Amino acid sequence: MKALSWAGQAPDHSDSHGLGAAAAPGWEPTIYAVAAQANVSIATVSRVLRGSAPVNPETRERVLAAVADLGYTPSRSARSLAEGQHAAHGILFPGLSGPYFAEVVLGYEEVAAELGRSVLVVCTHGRPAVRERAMDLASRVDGMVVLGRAVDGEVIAALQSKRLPLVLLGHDPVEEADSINAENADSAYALAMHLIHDHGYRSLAFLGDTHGSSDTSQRWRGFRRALLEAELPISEPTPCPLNEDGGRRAAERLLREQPPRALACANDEIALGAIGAAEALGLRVPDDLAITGWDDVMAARHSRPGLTTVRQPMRELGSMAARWLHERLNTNQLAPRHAVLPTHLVIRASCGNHSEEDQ
Amino acid sequence: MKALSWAGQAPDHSDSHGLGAAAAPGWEPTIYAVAAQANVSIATVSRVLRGSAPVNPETRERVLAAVADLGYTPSRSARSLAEGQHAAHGILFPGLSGPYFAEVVLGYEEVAAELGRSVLVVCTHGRPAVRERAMDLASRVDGMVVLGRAVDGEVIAALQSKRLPLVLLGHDPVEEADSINAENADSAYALAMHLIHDHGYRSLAFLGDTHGSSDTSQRWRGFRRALLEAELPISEPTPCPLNEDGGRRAAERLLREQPPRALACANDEIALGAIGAAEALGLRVPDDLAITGWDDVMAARHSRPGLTTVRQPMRELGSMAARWLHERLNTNQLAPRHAVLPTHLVIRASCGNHSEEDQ
DNA sequence: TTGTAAGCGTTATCAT
DNA sequence: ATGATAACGCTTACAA
Repeated sequence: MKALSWAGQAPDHSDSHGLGAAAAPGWEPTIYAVAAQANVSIATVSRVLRGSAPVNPETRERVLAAVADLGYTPSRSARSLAEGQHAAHGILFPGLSGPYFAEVVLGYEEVAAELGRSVLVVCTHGRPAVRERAMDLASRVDGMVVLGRAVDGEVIAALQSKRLPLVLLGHDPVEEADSINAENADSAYALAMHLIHDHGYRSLAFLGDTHGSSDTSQRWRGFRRALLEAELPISEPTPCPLNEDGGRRAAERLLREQPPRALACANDEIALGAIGAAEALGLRVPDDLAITGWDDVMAARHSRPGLTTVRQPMRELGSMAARWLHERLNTNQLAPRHAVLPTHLVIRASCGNHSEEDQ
Repeated sequence: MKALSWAGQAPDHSDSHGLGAAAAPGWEPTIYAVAAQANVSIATVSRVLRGSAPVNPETRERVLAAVADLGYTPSRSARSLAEGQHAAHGILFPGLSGPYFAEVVLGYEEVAAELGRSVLVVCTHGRPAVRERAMDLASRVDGMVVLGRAVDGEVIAALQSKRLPLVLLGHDPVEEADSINAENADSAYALAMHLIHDHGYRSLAFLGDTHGSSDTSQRWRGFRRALLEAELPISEPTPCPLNEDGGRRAAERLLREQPPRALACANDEIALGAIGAAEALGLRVPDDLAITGWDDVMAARHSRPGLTTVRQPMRELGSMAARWLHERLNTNQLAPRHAVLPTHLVIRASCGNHSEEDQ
C-alpha cells in the first residue's frame, strides 16, 4: 500500500536507504524521503512541519526523527510555488551609500525577520536596466518597499499593474500605495527660523537637488516658507549630488559667486563637504558662514564645528515600512495609509554661536 | 488538437480571453496564457524567453507580442523549482550597523546584480533562532557569504553539510569554503610601530574584543608583535563592543585605572567614543593620550583631532565575495581560495603631532 | 488521524 | 522548428 498508487504521480523517491544525513552527496532529501523513513504519507510530513492539522503525537515523533536524521529542509521554491507566495519582501533603494541606507535596511530586516519574511535588496542608481531589475525583484517577493526616487513613476505604475503591494518610503504618495515619510517641511521651516531669528542671518541659501528627491524638495519648501515670511530674498536652490564631494564642489561654486551668510544643505554629507569648501576659501564656520545639514549622521557630532542638523528616525522608518507591508499583505481591502514620522532639530556649533541661551 | 491530451497534465489554462493586460484582477498570466494567445506550445514560449533553442523569427515575434500584451512575467518559484536553482545569493551578517556593513553589501549587490543574481540579507546579532534563520536563508539561495562572526562554527558546519557553497568574509578560513579578509596583522603592526618609533610612546593599550571577531584578534596579534619586538610591556586587550558607546565606557574604565600613552582601538567608532571619554576625563588627544581607530569611516576624517586609522577596501571585499561565490557556483571542483586584500594606514592628528616629516 | 492525488508554473527531454 | 509531456517538491482539498 505504498508503492501502490505511485503511478506517474510521485517521482522515484523509493531510495529509502537508511544512510541518514550522510546520504548521497549533492542529493537533498525530499519530503518523500522523510515520509518513507517515517512510514507515513508526504501529507502527514507536511502537516507535522507546517502544523496545519492535528497529527498523532507518536506519528509526529517519528516524522520529526526522520526529519532530523535526514537533515531535511523543505525546498523553498516548491513551497512558494504551491502556496503561491514567497514569504519575502523586496526593498528597492537608490544609491544612497550613507548611514541612512544602512539604518533603514536594518530596521526593516529586523521586523521582517520577526515576521518570518526574507528581505531582498536591490540598488538602482547608476545601474542599467532598472526597470528589468525592479520587475525581477517583483517576481521574487510578495510586496516591496521603494525608497526615495529609486525608480521613476512609470516603474512604480508597472509594479502596481502587477498588483504588487507597495510601500513608499521618502516618496510622494501615490494612489493605492502606502507611504511613509519623515517630517520635512516643518523642521526645515524651524531650522530656517532658527537661523533667521536666533542668529539674525538675512542671507540664506539652500544646497541640494530638489528635483532628485521628494525629501529634499519638501525641505526646500519649508525653508522657503520661512524666507518668505521673513521677507528675505530667495535664491533658487543650488543642485548638488547627495554626497560629500558633491557638496564640496557645489559650495565652492556658490561661495565664489555670491556667498550667503548661512547655507542649509540637503543632508549631512553635503554639509560636511561644504564646510571643507568654505574653509578652503578662508571662510570660518560659523563666524563667516553658518552651515547646517540633515540626518545627524555620526560624523555630524564629531566634526568640528559640530554640525547643526535634523535627526530622522531612520530605523523606525524601516521597521514601520516592514510592518505596514506585512499588514497590507495579510489584510484585504486595506485602504492606503500615509504616515509622517517626527524629526528633531539638533543644534550644534556650525550654525552660529550659542552662548547661554542654548536653543 | 489542443484540448486533446490535456488529461490531468495541464491545468485549465483554456482561459484565453483576448483581454490582454487588463485581464482578471489578481490573476497573473502564465506561460499557458501566452502560448494560447500566440498559438504555440508552452515549450516554444519557454524557448523564446530563455533563448535556449532556435525559434522561427515569425513565431518568436508572435510570442513576444503575446508576452508584451499580457504583461507576462515568468513565475520565479516555478522556474527555480524546475531549474533546481534560485539565482540568488545570501548574505549573513552580524549586527554591524556602521558604514562597514553598508559598503560591503553595496559592493556585493552591485556585482550580484550584474551577474543576474538577487541578494537576500539576514542579520543575526541580538536575534533569537539564529540557526533557523540561517537555514531558512540557505533554502532560498544557491550559496551565501558569511560576514565575520555572524554565526558560529556549528551553523557553518550545518550549512556546509547541506552542501551550500560558502564564502567567508572577515572570518578565519574553514575547510572547503572560500575566505576573503582585509589585511589586519601587518597593518596593525605598522600602526603600532608608528606609535612606538615615530612618536616614541612606551605604554600602549588595545581596545576591542579579540574573541568576538577574527579581524579584531588579528589586529591585536599584529599590535602585540610590535610590542614584543620593542620589548614593551603588554597588557591584555580591553574587551569592548564595536560601537561608540562601548568605546566610551571601556575607555573610561581603562583610563581611570592605568591610562596608557597610546590607545589603539579595534574600529573607528570605538576610537571616537574613547576620544570622548578621554576629553571628559580632562585628557588632551593626542598630547596626553594618542588614539587610533580602524576602518576610516566618514567621521574619522571630520573629527577633531582627525582620527589616525586604517582604511579597508570595504566595497571590494563585497564585490570580490560576490564574484567568488558566483564562480564557485558555476565551476565544479573549484579548490577553496583565500584572499587577503591590502589595507592602508591613514595618519591623522589623533596619534600625535607630525611636524614636517608627515609620513 | 491519515492517505490519495490534483494542482502550482516552469524547464527540459523526447518525439515529430 | 515545434509540440507533447514528464519531472521539479511541495500544499491542500477530498476521501477513507
